[in-house]
Amino acid sequence: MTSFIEPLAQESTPSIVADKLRQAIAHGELKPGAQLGEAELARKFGVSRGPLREGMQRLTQEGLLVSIRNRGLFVIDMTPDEIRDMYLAREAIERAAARKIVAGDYEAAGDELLAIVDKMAAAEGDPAAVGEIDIAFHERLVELAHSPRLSRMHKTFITETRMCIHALEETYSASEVRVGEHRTLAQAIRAGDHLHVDDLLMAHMDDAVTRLVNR
Amino acid sequence: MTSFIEPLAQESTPSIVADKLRQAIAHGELKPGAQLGEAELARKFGVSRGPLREGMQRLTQEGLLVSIRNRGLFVIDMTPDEIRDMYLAREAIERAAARKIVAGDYEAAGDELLAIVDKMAAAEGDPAAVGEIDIAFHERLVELAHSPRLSRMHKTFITETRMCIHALEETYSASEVRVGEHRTLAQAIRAGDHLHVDDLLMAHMDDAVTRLVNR
DNA sequence: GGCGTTAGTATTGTCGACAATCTACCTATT
DNA sequence: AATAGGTAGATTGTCGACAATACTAACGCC
Repeated sequence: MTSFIEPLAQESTPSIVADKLRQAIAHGELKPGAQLGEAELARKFGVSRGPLREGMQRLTQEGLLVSIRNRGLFVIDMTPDEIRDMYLAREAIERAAARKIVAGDYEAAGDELLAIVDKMAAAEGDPAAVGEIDIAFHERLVELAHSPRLSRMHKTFITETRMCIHALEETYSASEVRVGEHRTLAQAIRAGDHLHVDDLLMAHMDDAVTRLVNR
Repeated sequence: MTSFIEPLAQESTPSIVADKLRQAIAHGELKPGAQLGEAELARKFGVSRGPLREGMQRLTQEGLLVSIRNRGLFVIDMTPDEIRDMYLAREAIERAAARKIVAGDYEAAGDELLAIVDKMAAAEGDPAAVGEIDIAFHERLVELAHSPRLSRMHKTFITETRMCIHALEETYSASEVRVGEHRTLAQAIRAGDHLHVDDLLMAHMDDAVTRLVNR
């Protein structure tokens, strides 16, 4: 059991705003290219424009929003080049995460990831569910590396990934292939086979990019 | 010659504030653990607290500042664990950058980097200068990959790197070794030898970490 | 003497209002 | 008819003031 007595970290309002906005962008409530009207958003969140703007600045720093002076903030739209760059960055982070996992307790980590793959296999037939579990797999992969920096950066790219999926209404072709790819990857981690993990990850990312870009 | 007529991108005030703060942190004007008093900083920058706070939120998102509710924002202090994590992230980014460079025009990139190494060799004897050129080398390495995301993330870690150097007053032992390491790396890039580049980069980062942590 | 309580002070968090700027539309002129 | 100029509306950028919260220190109580 975990202790109930722990530092009670109250999140700041800008941080909450940033999270909510990130979710809205991820799930397509704020579409690529859309402008974020301050007055309207402030009303919807029930805060004044000050804290709202502070939250939006965070997403600007993350690269999820772009600022045009005296015009406002807009959701980035993911051109093919942007998608390629995003996956380049994701690959960099996940490779580093995998490398650190393999240098540590890779067996426990592998087991956890295999459990997620099982859930993915069970959800086969429901493309949306498979997609969610796919993302959960990669999120967990990075978390298991216990690196604050890798995790923080990865969160941004996961948002962008979700954005792409929603924007393109990606038809998850051949979900059995996807389940297989993830299982192989998890098994390689379970076995601590660093080089294999690395190759699989890179191939996996390449697949994803081509799937999204040549849709 | 480059055209003079180009979209004149006026930076927003929060963005300028963020840059200035980043520099202040990098160069030790704001020391690790120090609190950023809003009223005082706003006065010094000549802006009101609103834009200042927005700029500070950006650095919070970057992880350079930590927020404690109702207490303020503080500069992170780099524990040995933090340093290790930072170099893990830097390594992830620079490896990805190098990989992309080698997949492109690695000869031009290698030449550019070798030129920087020459400058470093010329500055030998002046540890501070060598340190600056060292950082410039890595900055350019990432820029040459032409990846907006890698560059953006790397900027944060360069700031943290500078922070460490200033905090620890690092005595750059054996600068001829450092020049050599960078030259070998640049030559490997010039030759397009991906595997060698990868190995050299990882070794280089490991060296840096142990140098900083076991000071 | 140690602990809990209570002002006092300083700092942050939040808000509403004003100023600056841009877009869109309309008008007048060539 | 097309372009320059001007005006109105809306939105962002900025500021100053107020409210809420946490630290400091002095005081009283057990």
